[in-house]
Amino acid sequence: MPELPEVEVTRLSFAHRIEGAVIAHAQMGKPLRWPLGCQSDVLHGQTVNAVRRRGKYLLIDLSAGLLLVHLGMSGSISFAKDLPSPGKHDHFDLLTSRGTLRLNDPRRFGAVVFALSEQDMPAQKLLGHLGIEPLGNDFELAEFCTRLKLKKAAIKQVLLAGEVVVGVGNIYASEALFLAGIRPTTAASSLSRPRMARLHCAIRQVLTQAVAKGGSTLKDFSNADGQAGYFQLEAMVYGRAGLPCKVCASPIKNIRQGQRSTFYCQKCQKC
DNA sequence: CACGGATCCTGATGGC
DNA sequence: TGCCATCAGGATCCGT
Repeated sequence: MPELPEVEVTRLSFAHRIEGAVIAHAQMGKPLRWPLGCQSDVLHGQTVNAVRRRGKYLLIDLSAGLLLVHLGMSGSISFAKDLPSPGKHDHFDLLTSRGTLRLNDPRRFGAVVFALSEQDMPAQKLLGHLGIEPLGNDFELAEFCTRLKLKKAAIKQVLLAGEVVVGVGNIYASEALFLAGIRPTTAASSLSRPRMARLHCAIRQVLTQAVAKGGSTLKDFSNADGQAGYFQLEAMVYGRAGLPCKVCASPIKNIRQGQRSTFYCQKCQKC
């Protein structure tokens, strides 16, 4: 999936164009991860007020409720006036006065869910446990450290879980840990304060850069205009198993943590 | 109750 | 060419 940067780039690419649009209706394809949770006539006539992001969720504010959109592992969104009729992997179309918002998601781990408000179910169920926004003002070092101290699992898995900080996925977790010089297997709670501070900084840095570059780390990512991601921001460690570290030339290691691959440099990331 | 593992689904890739 | 195994950006649920 798109990690936070790709979701944010997607949001930026269509938010301003869809705001103010009036919804005609929604068309569903194959079932996604969760059901929409409302009848199509609930959406009819509603106005799109804004498009926000929380973690990897897009929140589409409507005049009476909101849509929570998640891209899962393989989802992407397009928004255009004239889209061709839905293809094999187009599973949600929102037809509006300004154009059609379409979710294409081959693996269908993504979802579109309606809720009456952010405090209501099912929004609360999806958003309630989420950690701090890494690019917002609330991402303070003290709070980050306090939360890490409570987690005894490996730091890589703590980052992925999203209960401390949201938006860091499998690629950027490896990248941030490399930048911070931290071994992915180290227990989160055992990190010293200075190392937590380096990680705090690294997370912000890696995500900010990725957003600025257009979410370029993803192979097949494209924003809502259909512009492809272009691998501008090259990974330091992700996907580079066996290749020389760009800093010290020692071969990059690839291990598995919780069924996900992790990449690190054993020399640059000693503990 | 915090953690590890299985799980949802489709497509791409590589070995034989 | 086909067949099979493995892997892929996520996050929930279930058992220990």
